Amino acid sequence: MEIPSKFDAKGIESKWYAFWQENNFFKSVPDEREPYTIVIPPPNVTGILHMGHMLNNSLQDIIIRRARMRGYNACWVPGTDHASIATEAKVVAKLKAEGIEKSDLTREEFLTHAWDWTEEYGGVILEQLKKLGCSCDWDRTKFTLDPEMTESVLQVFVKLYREGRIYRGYRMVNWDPEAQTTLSDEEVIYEEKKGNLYHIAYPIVGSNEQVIIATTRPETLLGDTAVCIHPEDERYYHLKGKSVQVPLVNRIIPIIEDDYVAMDFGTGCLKVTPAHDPNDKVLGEKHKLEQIDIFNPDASINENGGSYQGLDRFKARKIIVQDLEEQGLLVKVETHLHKVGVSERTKAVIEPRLSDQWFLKMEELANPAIKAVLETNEIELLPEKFKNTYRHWMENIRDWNISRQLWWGQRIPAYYFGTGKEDYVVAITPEEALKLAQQKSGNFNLTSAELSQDQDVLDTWFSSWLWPISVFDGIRNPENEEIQYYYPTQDLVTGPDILFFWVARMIMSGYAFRGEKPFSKVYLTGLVRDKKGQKMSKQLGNSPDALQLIEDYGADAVRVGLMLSSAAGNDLLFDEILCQQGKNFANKIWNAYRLIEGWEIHDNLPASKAAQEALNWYENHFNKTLAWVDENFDKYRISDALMSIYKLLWEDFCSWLLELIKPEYGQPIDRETYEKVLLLFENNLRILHPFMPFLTEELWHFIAERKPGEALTVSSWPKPNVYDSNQIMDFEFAQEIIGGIRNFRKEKNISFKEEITLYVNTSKDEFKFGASIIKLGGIAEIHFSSPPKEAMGGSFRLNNLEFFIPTKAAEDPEAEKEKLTLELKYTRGFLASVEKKLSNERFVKNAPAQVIDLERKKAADALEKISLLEKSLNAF
RNA sequence: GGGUGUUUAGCUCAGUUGGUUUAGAGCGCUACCUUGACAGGGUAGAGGUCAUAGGUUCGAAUCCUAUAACACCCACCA
Repeated sequence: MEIPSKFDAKGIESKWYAFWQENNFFKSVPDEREPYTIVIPPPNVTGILHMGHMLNNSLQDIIIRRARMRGYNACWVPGTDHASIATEAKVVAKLKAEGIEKSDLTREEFLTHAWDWTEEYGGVILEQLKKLGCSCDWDRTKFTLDPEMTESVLQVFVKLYREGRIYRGYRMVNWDPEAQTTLSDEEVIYEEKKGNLYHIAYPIVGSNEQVIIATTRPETLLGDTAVCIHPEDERYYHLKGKSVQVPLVNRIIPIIEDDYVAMDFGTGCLKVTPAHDPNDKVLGEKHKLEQIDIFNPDASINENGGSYQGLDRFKARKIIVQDLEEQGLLVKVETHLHKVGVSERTKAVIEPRLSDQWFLKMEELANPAIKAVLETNEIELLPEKFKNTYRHWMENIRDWNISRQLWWGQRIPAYYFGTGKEDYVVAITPEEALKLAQQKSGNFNLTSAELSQDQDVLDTWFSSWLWPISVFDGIRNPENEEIQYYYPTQDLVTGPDILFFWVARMIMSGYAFRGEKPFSKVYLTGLVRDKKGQKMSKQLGNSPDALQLIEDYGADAVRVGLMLSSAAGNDLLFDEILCQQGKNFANKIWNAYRLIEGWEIHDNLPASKAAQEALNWYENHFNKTLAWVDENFDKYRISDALMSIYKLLWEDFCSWLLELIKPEYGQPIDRETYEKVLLLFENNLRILHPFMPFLTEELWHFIAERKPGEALTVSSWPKPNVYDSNQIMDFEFAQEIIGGIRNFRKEKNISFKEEITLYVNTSKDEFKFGASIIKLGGIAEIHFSSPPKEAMGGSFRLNNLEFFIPTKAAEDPEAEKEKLTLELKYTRGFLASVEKKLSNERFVKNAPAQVIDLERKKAADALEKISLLEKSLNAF
């Protein structure tokens, strides 16, 4: 069969993926083996694969494939997240494009649309993960809105409610006027924006005086219920106990005192709007102020805004500023740089707003999670630097607003039966709720029709925080075999952007509902940025199409490209050139196989000396590298592991081993060498497989006849044998000698085809890997002696050995002399620095013997080299 | 405003508890090499006063202090 000279990933990827699936290699059921479990960070159900997914799923696949090969019962659980707000926003936008407003639909109608959408696009991303090569157990695919997942969520809600951890409260929340829902604090991002600081005059009642107040949101004056000054602010002593009139609305409000006010900001005088500012709310409660809500849910002004009713908040701001100006109450406007909270999803400016919401008390839940990460190290964060961020967040944790004014999600299982504040019950089913409601109300004639369920749904993260448990049904059936076997899981691979949203909360839920950690290691990947350092995003249009990359370079190449420079926690500056590097690497390995495959094998041919030396060395070197690779894997230094495999294959295997065992053109190879090299090649494929599963599987089936159902993917990860370091060091020296010869050829313009003679001042026994040096140095003969006195030629020195190569033409003596002089100068300088150290009494007194011995050896070596150089120089 | 981290070759990064030659890798670059596995290749080479200034030490890229730039996280300064 003719093998093409270029490796083509197309065709083989789908072939092997199908093969793996047909043979259920990724399937996992509990058995007697030790489990190795990873749960996928569930991507949004309607999402499509982007660079971030590619990065963290490649990592997970590499880890799980290696675990599988090492004999663990590897289980990678896939799934998707319903992503409440993101998906709902997408569905709303889609409907809008079709001319349908969400407000025209009933909840049920809207949900039908949403489910249709989910059916259509849901799971697309999972198909894309298959293209990347992800070895998930697809039979386990979960969706956070699956009935059993939802039931788990409701059970948890009810449990926490009954424990008194979930409560309903009228609180200041982050309101997204566009999605018309609340957001958790973590869903609000603060952007630095240039705004205006408006200085507004508030007339003092019963006086001609005014107080000037600075605000960035003048429209909120409609809701002002006090003006606050610092009790020790001398400028305002005379105003204590007085009242002011709110401009435009003419409400009379008191001047209160509180040391919360910063005297040095603005005018040192603060307007208090308890309904629309979290701090003002605290002030308002402390001073028993009225709360006047001035906004509708879409952030237009409501009936409390008088003549401004119906205006959008920004329109209202403009008009109010105009009106103030007309009335002469606008003193000045300063530009002001400040942080404005916007919705992570809709980018709408967040409006603090008071409303009834559900909250989860976090402090007690956080305690075991703090301990596990910061004290006992039961859970490790990689890289460790995230511990600090984690600590800071956990120690300042606030109650979690878990209700969302959305429809897409788990509906809050609270049922109202009356108009009173406490006229509700919490239950998993409406039937149970009815019974409870009857008990609570004492009205046993209460019917289910009189019961109304809460309109809100739960925050998406309230379902995903259970993910490592709920995918194994560990909430509903805490004793089931699966959860007992697979939980706790091993690794979690995700981005640091959801450390608090998700990771911290999973840790809390793990301890709360299983009494145990959910995973042992958290590998936090960096953000994928473009080569200019900008974060890759759809908006910026700088994110390459992930699937197109796979199409262009092949999945293996893309995986390698991503892994090559992605240490844990470091941002990855992605450049397509990395994928090209991966593709070149695939091609290199492909061609290594072509070379081996093309040899004619002879049974009764002795192995060449060079081949024997090389195979012997490579075996040692392979084991050394494998030990290093394993060590890096254990430290989750995946890119380092890959780099050593990359060099092992490209340099050591291809450039050295194959070049050394390669027979002369057209000549056959002996069977022993052939079989050994094939075995070594196979071991290379094994350790490369987690990174490049498709290419290696293809080649693994080429290099030998395989039984049906055999695959590299389920073969074994090699175990490192002991290796002979001396052998490796000797070969490294041989490599240096070969490099010296090649360099010499280049300098003297001697063709690589032209054979040369080498003189070296050592004995044959001392000289290791001679056959290799002869072969790759293009040497006809080595003389273990000094060259004849009148020989013309040149020399180079390594480790105090002098290598002389005769040349036809005489060397330019001046050039040679200059070279030697330069080398001598350097060596003398080096010796001087070493001697300076050695003559320092305190060094000799304080440094460990080992270090001193080393310096002495350096000095001795340098001295020897100097005498060698001087001898050579004197010869001129 | 508070905190954390980064700053090493043109680019992206290693550098493990301070001590093997006056610092390494990959990519890129330069020169030469192509009917021989691979030009998606080979060989060799150039390239860094380890951000800056002090300090500790026999010895600092590595530890300490300050400064600067950048990144991220947290925070209610209207």
